[in-house]
Amino acid sequence: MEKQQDPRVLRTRQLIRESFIELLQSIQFESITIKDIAQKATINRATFYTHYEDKYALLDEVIEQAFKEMIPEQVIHAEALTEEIGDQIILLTYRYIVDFHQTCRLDSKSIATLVDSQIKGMLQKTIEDILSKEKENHQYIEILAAITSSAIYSATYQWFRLEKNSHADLLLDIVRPYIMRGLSKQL
Amino acid sequence: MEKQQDPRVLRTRQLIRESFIELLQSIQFESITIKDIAQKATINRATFYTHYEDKYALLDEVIEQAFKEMIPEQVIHAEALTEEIGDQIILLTYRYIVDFHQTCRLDSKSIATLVDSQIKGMLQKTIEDILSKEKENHQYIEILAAITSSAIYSATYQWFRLEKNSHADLLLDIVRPYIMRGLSKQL
DNA sequence: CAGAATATGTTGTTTATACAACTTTTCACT
DNA sequence: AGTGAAAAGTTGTATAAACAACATATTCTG
Repeated sequence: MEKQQDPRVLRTRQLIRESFIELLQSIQFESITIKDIAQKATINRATFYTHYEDKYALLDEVIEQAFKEMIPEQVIHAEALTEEIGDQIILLTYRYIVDFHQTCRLDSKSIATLVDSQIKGMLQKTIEDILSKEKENHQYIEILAAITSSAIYSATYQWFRLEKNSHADLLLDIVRPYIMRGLSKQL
Repeated sequence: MEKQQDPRVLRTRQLIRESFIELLQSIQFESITIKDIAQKATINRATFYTHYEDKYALLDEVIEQAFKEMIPEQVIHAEALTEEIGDQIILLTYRYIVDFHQTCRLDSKSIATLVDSQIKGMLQKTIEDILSKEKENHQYIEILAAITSSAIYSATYQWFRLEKNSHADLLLDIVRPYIMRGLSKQL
């Protein structure tokens, strides 16, 4: 699973990611150049290209890493999608969106769309993992996970856009029953 | 004067110095191993030896760099050792000693001795540079610089050991007339 | 005191990065 | 539209760093 790597590679990639994240705090994504990143990371510009195809690939990795680090242990090891686990996933999504928009200057909607779809993908993967432990029947799990994750994400994103300041309890009360009912065997 | 370097070298040396300084905050110098430094700097232990002969050489460089960065511009460009410049040098010495003992855990006296002699050397060099701009006669400058620098250092160090908390104004009032009279042509 | 463990240095080889010197792409501008 | 400047990529070569393997030295411990 874990591939051991040359420490130089790990360090260089880490430097690139850190520099990129720092740049994102003050410069819009579209305005960041590879030269900027390379300079800040004290690496040669050509070296950047041995690690990332372009800055979009770098953004992908940064988003993915940040999201993965925010997933609570309980969710990772969850054996079933209980109400509690559901709540945690919803809150995770909410915290991620808030964090992301707090620390990054996203300009064009195209970038926001990239980020969106990636988070949705990770959510889906997370939920799929849990459901496949819970359910014997593997047939519809992908579909259930897709529905559930997009439901959670879209609701949370709306919540973020409309009511930035309010507590998330109400969000939970809206989304939780929605997805729990959807996943229940009754339907 | 300034030699341009491979950025990898600069970065590695920087990493080593930073790691070493951080380690010094919590671990006594004698207890720090090359392995510790290499690990913290995320470099290979063998790489350490391509840059520094041992940890004493590293300590030397760190001390020298820190001291140089603390020298005020006015002192660097001083054309004569006036009372004002003298005061600045005394205060510089005091600040350096305080800083150094605040951030580093020095254990054995042998280390303190190393540090002492190096600071004295740098002080001497600084004063010699100023005096050689001021005086036509170059004959005794080295000796005057040696006397003056060691006077300043020893007085300041005593002051630091005995009256850590008190303001340095009194120190100035003691040392300034001492060295100014010593350097005056009257004697 | 012996010997086990740990730290210090050293060396030959492999590999990642630096760099210069390109070509191609993008984009501002009058 | 067309030109010049800046950015994006690419490639060959030189070198710093990684690493393993080794020898020696130091420190710890029963």
